[in-house]
Amino acid sequence: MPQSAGISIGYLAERTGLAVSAIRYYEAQGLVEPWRNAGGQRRFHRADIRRMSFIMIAQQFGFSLPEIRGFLRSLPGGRTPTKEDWAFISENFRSHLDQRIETLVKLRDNLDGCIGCGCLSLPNCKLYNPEDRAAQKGQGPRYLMGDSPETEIAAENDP
Amino acid sequence: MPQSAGISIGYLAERTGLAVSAIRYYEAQGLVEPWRNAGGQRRFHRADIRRMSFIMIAQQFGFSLPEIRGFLRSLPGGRTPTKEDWAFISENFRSHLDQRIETLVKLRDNLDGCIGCGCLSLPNCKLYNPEDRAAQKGQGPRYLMGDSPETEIAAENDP
DNA sequence: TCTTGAGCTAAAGTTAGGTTTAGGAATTAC
DNA sequence: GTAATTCCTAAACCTAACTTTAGCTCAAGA
Repeated sequence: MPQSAGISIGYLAERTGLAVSAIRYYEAQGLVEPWRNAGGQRRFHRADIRRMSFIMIAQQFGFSLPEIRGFLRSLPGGRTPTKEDWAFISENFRSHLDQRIETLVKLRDNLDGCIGCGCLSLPNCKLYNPEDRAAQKGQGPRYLMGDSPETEIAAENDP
Repeated sequence: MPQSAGISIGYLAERTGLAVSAIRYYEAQGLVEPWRNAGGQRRFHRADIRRMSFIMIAQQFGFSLPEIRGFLRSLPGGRTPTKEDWAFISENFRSHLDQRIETLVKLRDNLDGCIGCGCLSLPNCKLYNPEDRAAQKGQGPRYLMGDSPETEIAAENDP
């Protein structure tokens, strides 16, 4: 168990439960920046244990590695992050998180009003063309539940 | 625009906004089962427009194709799904969905008590070893925020 | 009819997020 | 001092969810 002069990748892996290969991958993705010792081996700050943990937690919330890299950019490069640094990053993280949950809840509520009730009255369906898909490669609106507004539901019942 | 005898893959693609290749892929994954016309081309039921839409919506909620296939299994094979069929499948879908949202909200609340407050008092952190990771390949508990319960935070402040 | 767009298959390529393998070099343990 | 770990890089491989490509056939319209 190394003390000063940084910790090894194996120890970091052991402490976080991550695979060594995953940590190297995170380095390649710019999520952590170890230095090298005389023999060329990676050395990490103890604070990177927390950093790795943050990555794992953010992933559970469904954030991509580039997004997480964005969050981590607000951490100081030169020194060990303080309480305040983490509080700041957490606030940022939390607001993205709230947004994500809100989107899911909104979608769920729309589902209730649409196929949730079994009515299948698509002209009023709120689920067609939701925000997410709206931003896609200029293909015009997508009528998600299968009907453009002017099409009547009856058409769907031919064999 | 074909009328009886089923619709073509191109028309289905146009109506749903999906790529033709995606629909073929869904067929390969068992999410839809078109028949073939005399010339060997795929023919879909009009009801498959709705089926495709359901797939797209479920994907927005983060369900995988195998999971979605599971939902769709409860739809009748031989006939056009009715109002009741969709209501049934939606209920099933909705309960999975609620569960997913609940998990996210729980995680968020834990985040508030952990890094959210900036206190970094990890011995009390509820985010270490959350349910999701607990089920992983028998590696023992993972202390997500970087500290096993008996380790004091001070250790992390060496350069 | 004939041409052109739509469809077909099989295989390869793509992105994300990694893991595995091969062949060495550095560290650690005894 | 030597043997066992650990670590190194580069490249290949993996899954999910598709897209692209190549070469060919089918179908629809002027």
